[in-house]
Amino acid sequence: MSNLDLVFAALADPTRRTVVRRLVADGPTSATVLARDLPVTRQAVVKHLQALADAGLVSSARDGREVRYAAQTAPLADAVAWIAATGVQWDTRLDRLAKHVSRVKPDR
Amino acid sequence: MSNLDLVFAALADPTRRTVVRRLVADGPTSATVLARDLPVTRQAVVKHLQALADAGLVSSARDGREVRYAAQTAPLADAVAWIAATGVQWDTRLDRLAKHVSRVKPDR
DNA sequence: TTGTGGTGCAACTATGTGGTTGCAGGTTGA
DNA sequence: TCAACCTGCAACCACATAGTTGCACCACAA
Repeated sequence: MSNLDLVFAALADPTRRTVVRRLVADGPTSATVLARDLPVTRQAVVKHLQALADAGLVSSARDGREVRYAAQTAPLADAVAWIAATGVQWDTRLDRLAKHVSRVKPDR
Repeated sequence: MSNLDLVFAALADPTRRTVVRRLVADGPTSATVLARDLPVTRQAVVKHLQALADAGLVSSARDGREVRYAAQTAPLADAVAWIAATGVQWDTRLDRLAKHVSRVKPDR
């Protein structure tokens, strides 16, 4: 699976988006603490964090008996880049269409 | 499932991203034609188009015995909006952190 | 009218995913 | 030392998804 696949797939889950937002807002946080405010078990949160880590959206660092997860925003830029490139092509097509129309039916 | 869930999930599949790109580049196209250049059957393409339609990323219109699918880019803006908002919070946090640091350890 | 090509529907399979529970093992502080 | 707490691993379940095949149906053109 390519990285873009993993990034979009990671963002497709509302729990994972919530986790990303919390990590961005609060800074490095452990899975146990994250799970306190979520309607799922710690184990489920760990799995979500693993999916986010696979996508490069979070990194983890051990601190004593805790593991703190931190948001990494770089992959978000890749996602935006794909969308932007698609949008650019879209605009280009509209532009070609506009040119075509103006050629077929020129201003008088 | 919220719309953002569906949009990100739709973009998580490389075949679906390819389809979106082709629809943007070539304009309205039928599932049969799309399937010609893809390594899967027409039925699989139809299912992908259905997923894209559920996310609002494509619309369909019947033309005689064909059904042409067209790209809709509005939901892409929603996706970018979520990412941008997350990024903004990220910057805000860095900003707060910078202020905090400068308060604790002011310039001399 | 009849063949051809496109669409739609249904059934089926295999695999992935989100979630759980249970338990073992390492860290910390009293 | 020992209890409390956090992490890690494994097994298991329910459901969704990506894909297939097979067949019926509709539109068009010779």
